[in-house]
Amino acid sequence: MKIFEPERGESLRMYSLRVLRENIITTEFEPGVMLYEKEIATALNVSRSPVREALAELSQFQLIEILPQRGSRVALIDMDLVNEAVFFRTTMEVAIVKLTCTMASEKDLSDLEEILKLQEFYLQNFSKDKFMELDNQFHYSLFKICNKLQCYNMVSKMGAHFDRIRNLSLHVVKDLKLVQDHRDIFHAIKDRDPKKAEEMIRKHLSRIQLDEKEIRKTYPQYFKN
Amino acid sequence: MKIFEPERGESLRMYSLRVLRENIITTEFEPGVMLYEKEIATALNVSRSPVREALAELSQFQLIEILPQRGSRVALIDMDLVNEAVFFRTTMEVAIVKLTCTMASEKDLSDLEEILKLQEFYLQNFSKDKFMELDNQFHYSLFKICNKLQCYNMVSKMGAHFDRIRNLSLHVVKDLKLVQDHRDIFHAIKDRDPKKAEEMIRKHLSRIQLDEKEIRKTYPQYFKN
DNA sequence: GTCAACTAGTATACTAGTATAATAATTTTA
DNA sequence: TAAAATTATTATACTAGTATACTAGTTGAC
Repeated sequence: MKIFEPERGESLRMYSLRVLRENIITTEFEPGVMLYEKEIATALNVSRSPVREALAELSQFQLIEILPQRGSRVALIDMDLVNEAVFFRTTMEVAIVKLTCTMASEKDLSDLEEILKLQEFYLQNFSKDKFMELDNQFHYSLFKICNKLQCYNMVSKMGAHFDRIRNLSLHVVKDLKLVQDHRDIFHAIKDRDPKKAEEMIRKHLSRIQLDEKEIRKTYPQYFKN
Repeated sequence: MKIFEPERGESLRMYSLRVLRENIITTEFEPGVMLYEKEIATALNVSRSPVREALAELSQFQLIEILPQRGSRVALIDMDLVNEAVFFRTTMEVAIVKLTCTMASEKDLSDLEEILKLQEFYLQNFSKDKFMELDNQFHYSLFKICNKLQCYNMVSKMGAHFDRIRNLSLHVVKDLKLVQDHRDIFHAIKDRDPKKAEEMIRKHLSRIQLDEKEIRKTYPQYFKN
């Protein structure tokens, strides 16, 4: 189990949640293993309640399966659920990017371009963390422009399912392509061209590459069915 | 505060959640009022923890605002959020109903028709509760057919925002129209006609009638902005 | 041998008490 | 007098202990 320090001002509940989620999506906690409140609480040096609450939150999105009075199990990888998460994200982002074409102000456009430029900078400077942060920020901005942040939250939370299997994947998409996609999406929005924007965001999201077959061969016990 | 009995086999956490949600969406708990763990726990004859966990869950979807160390406030009606909920539901249901056109089996179609017939029966027999239950069941079935139940869960949870303001609305849609809409949607699915299905579900969902102006006049203090 | 009833073991679900932090009330100070 | 500092109040955030319920293993009836 990977343990971080609690951040300043962070509640123990949020701290527990952050640690658990991170351990799950990196498969540091292997799919299917049992987790016990007490053990985790001891490891994090907190009491059982914050851990319990964090587990309850994760179970809402089926990352954790709570067996009443018995313990919690890290959910097995359920490809139906992974596909549902992809469907969910695609459906929402397509709708959002179309809306963006009509709702984006000049300021919004220049903010987006700023993110793109920064991303290109960090791409050349091989700062993977910063690059990924900006990637998320680009998508976040699209929802923000349309005033649909609650939708963004849900997309993020469901995303954990494909984030987890993506971390096991062998073939990763070249970052260069992702930035180019963002540029294409940006230009479609700038041109107020919803058809093109939809096409581009679909192309972008279809790069979520999940090497299911290979992963199944190596870790068959990780899968639900 | 309206209090029900806990159902057999229901955890106290779920019980608290059910009671709180019901009181919020019926505006029995008025938008903006403070809620205190202790008071609610006493009223429900449970301890603070199950109530605390229920409040935490409701805060996830912004029905409750938690003020750290000070208490919880029933969220004011936020029309941006209500509109986001409508957008969210429409976006998802349009995508789902299109999928249904290709994915529904003969069995699925006959199950849907069964629901329609029951609904028509209860419409004539003026059983409002049963009617609404079947209304929900119809929409649930569409998600179920496509194997997208997690999406359904999210749509339901966000739906609380418009359910609440709808309960304050004066003009209610005639049930007869809703059943006819369901029939139209059903036929579009049966004909495997996604265009028509989209058109019909949009028409159906656009009936969500929110008399914002009149409600604002009577209860200006209920609104966020 | 099989199945049901019973028992032991264990981890949660819930209860209750304490520490902490946010706010309000009060006092101090300039 | 008004702003700053202090104190009091209060409700949560967290801790820790107990009751409950689930599982597995054993016993016993047939």
